[in-house]
Amino acid sequence: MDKRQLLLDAALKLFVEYGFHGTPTSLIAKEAGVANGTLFHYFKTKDELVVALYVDIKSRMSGYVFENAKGQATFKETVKEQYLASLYWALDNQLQFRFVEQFKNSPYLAQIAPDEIEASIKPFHDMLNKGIKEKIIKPQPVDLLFTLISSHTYGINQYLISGNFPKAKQHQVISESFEMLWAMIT
Amino acid sequence: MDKRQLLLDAALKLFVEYGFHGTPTSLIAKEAGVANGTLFHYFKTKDELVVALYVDIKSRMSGYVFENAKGQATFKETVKEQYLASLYWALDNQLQFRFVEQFKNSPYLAQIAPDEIEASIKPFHDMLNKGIKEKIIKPQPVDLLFTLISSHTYGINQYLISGNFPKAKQHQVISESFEMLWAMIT
DNA sequence: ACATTTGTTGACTGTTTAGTCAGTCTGTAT
DNA sequence: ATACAGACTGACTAAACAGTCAACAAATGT
Repeated sequence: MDKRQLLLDAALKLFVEYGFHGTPTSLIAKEAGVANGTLFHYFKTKDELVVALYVDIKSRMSGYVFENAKGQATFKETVKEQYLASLYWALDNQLQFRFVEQFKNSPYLAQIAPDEIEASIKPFHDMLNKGIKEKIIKPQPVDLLFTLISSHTYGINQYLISGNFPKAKQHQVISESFEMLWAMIT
Repeated sequence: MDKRQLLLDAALKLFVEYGFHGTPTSLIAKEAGVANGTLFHYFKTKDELVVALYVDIKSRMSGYVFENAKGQATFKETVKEQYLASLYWALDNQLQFRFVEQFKNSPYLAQIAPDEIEASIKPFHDMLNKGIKEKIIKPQPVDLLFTLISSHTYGINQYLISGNFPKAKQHQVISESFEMLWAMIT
């Protein structure tokens, strides 16, 4: 068992339940089943743990999305597969999703370097630019389009979580909402 | 000077900068220019202050939106005015907006009674239902539509804040994005 | 004038917290 | 076998914290 991972898992669960500052490091260590000091062996400070958890989750998520969305025939299919992959990932990783949203709306976000953020969204920007050049997507600024797609995805996920639908219904909502999104940006 | 309001103002500023738990009550009192104990005269606990601030901001915001959006001729104009009012309010009250987002994504949200949340969104639900009945809006579940509109609004606001555009450009983005939103839901 | 409530103060307290540290354990290389 | 490094421990500490309280001030009612 990798104790670093145990600590990250425990921190994720507790942060979502109690918030960053509402969760003592001692509780994280206890939940992970390791000694107090072990936490500070892997993470110099509590802040470092919070940021490391964010970075870790982000990389897993984009890994998943790109893994599932590569090799589509048409442009629309590529966009759709990325959209679907994002939502299925969020549904299967609700703790992670909620942590990321909490993090993004907290002062911690300032600890992520702007160019790191930029790098993580660059692939999407490039894809959208391609769509604009091919006259498939509305000629709007790419970061506007990206923001709209992101918040649309976020909204649908909120809806799916709060509604607690069966798998088939979830799939239907996701499919239909993609068509609504597509209608908006093309 | 109303010291309760001074405390709310100070808390808002500091919560956005340092987060809820990252802001000591002593600092809030100092920023407000009142004694430590005065904070606990108006708010029994720190949690109560956080929740009171949220309720206060929410009521100001919906007051503003409804004040500005009443008495429109057509259904589309009513929806549009509400959309515009929300965005202009958010632009003029960025601290409040950021606080609300931080609150909504934090465990504090659980302290707001579900029926209170429901009551606050009821007017919007009713309006959307009307639009569906009149066959103007897509026959989707109202809470799905509401979530989509909310997150769209959130996204546009994020874009406007990060871009730091002149007033004229802001207006243009808001107008154009409403048409995109309208295209999506009709 | 007096009484009573309501607002205000800041020193104080008991508890909680992030982070330290001296030392133990475990694996690996020589 | 021995040496060494890195993982790991949990008791400990110094600081920070939310909330209390006894005393005082201002306003309000009678």
